[in-house]
Amino acid sequence: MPELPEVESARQVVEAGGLHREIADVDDTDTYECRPHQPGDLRTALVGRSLTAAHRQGKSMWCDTSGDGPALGIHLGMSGRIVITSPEGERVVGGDYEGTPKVPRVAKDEWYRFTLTFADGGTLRLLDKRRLGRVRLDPDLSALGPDAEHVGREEFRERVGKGTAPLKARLLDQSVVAGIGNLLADEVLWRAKLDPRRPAGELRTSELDELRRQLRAGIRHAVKHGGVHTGEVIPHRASGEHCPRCGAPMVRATVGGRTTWWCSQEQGTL
DNA sequence: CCATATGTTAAAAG
DNA sequence: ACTTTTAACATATG
Repeated sequence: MPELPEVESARQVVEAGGLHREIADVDDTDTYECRPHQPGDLRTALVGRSLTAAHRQGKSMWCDTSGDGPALGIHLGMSGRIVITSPEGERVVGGDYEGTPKVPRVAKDEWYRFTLTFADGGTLRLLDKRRLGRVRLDPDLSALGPDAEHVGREEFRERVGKGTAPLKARLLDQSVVAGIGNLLADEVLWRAKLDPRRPAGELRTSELDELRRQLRAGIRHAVKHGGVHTGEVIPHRASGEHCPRCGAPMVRATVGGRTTWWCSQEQGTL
């Protein structure tokens, strides 16, 4: 689930409750989640330090550490959430799946893939049911494009409006613009009334500007209301559903390698 | 058993 | 050489 809005939520949770607490122990024994590190690598690097700041670019987040230590990179993958507990055991969850009824309220212990135990007795854990998330030291973010929430108009035009790949594939490419996932892409394309299948390079400048406008609006809405699931068209990504604006049938196909839904009338310009 | 899933990326194809 | 597409990754669920 985690796309830019959820990762921002997770980042805020870490910023509010995970900083300046001494790290007393680290469980980095999940060798897939912590790839390519070996068990003990993260523990050795982090014990005795504390997190001092939480950053995000696109769907990647990382924390600075005290004493000039390495950055702690966290990627939530397809199902990651951050769970922080206070010394008294109170839980705060970041990047939660608002509106997804399938996620059980109580997680199984084995879904916790990485744990920082603080000297005060609390913890910061990565809860990742599908195990495609990642924790690593000094993550390489050089391949990421500018953050989707802050990319400028000129840069957006140049990066998104080129190539023969479908517009949606272009939006999902994290090296073009970072932070857009499958649901947010559908939401934003619907808001901008653009056909996801159109070759990105064929868009007019006015269409790219409107797309960026709706991208920012869609992100703001999702951050404010609790995740990409709160988007207007998201509940209508299902067979038999209709466009909440015009009532025309929603249609489905694979675009950019991902299941894609769009309004057959307003976005059917191909 | 089959299909699907909010992400990334290496490999293959063009 | 560069861009685009596909498959694989690990796991859960309907």
